[in-house]
Amino acid sequence: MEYYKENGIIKIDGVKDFHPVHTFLCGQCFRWVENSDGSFDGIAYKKAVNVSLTKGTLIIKNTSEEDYNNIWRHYLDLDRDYAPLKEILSVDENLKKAIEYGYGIRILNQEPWECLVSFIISTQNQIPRIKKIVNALSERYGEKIQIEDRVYYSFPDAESLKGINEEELMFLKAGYRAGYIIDAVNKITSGEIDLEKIFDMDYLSAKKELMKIKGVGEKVADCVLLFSYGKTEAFPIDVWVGRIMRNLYLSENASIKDIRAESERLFGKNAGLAQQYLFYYARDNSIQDSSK
DNA sequence: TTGCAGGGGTCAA
DNA sequence: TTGACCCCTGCA
Repeated sequence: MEYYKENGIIKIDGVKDFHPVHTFLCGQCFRWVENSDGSFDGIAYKKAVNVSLTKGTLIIKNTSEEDYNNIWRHYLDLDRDYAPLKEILSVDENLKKAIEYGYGIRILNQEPWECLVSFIISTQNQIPRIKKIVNALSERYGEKIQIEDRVYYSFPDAESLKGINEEELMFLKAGYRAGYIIDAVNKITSGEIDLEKIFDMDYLSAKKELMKIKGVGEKVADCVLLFSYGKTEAFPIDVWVGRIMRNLYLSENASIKDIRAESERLFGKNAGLAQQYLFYYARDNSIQDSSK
């Protein structure tokens, strides 16, 4: 997609398959806030930008051409054509409906470290509280960044958290997850796990590597692989996706393993994108357990 | 007001 | 395979 610059603002005309509400509120990220004018402020890669969509034109404020090319273009996944993917994923009426509902979802390419910690925090937790904890961590250890008079904080890298202990994280009120965060800090800063190397690993090896960190099980690992590493075959199975998969394709007592097998069969390499459409659809429409 | 259930799972036995 | 788990929120 071609961009141009107008009054210091990056613009891209004719943007398809992107809607800020779908992309930023579909649960893949925790660092975007909606303003009263419908635009979104977001923080990533130690920068803060303002993103909005007007009449098919994507508008990115508070950035430079350089940052657009080096960061946001990739972060927002703008070089991927979603039309053929949607076509492939329209395997039945259910998927068609879910895709139609969340038509503007794009899978972001987030920083692995932030994504990892955020999803460690997400376990047995709800989104408003996850955001609160991520923000508190950023406020304490990150760097101040601004969009006009709106103040935000970058997510602290692993190095700047080196050596912290559970007591120091008490203020987060993250509960048992504090220990998991510390384990992640230790394994990354010691070099035991190299987050950059995971880019070059195949899906299963990458998953195994991430799961060496305490608090990282299959679901969290899949989220990080999908939302940071571009491993599109990752299919995070949480309660919502479990519910809707059982409702639509399996029986109510299907195991996680059954669901995984079915998702691979139905969606293959694009399972991750299917997961986002299904998750967003299921959550917004409060899909219940079929047993209830 | 107090009490309880449950939350985008994971760990350990 | 199963229960416990920190802490917060929503709801009787």
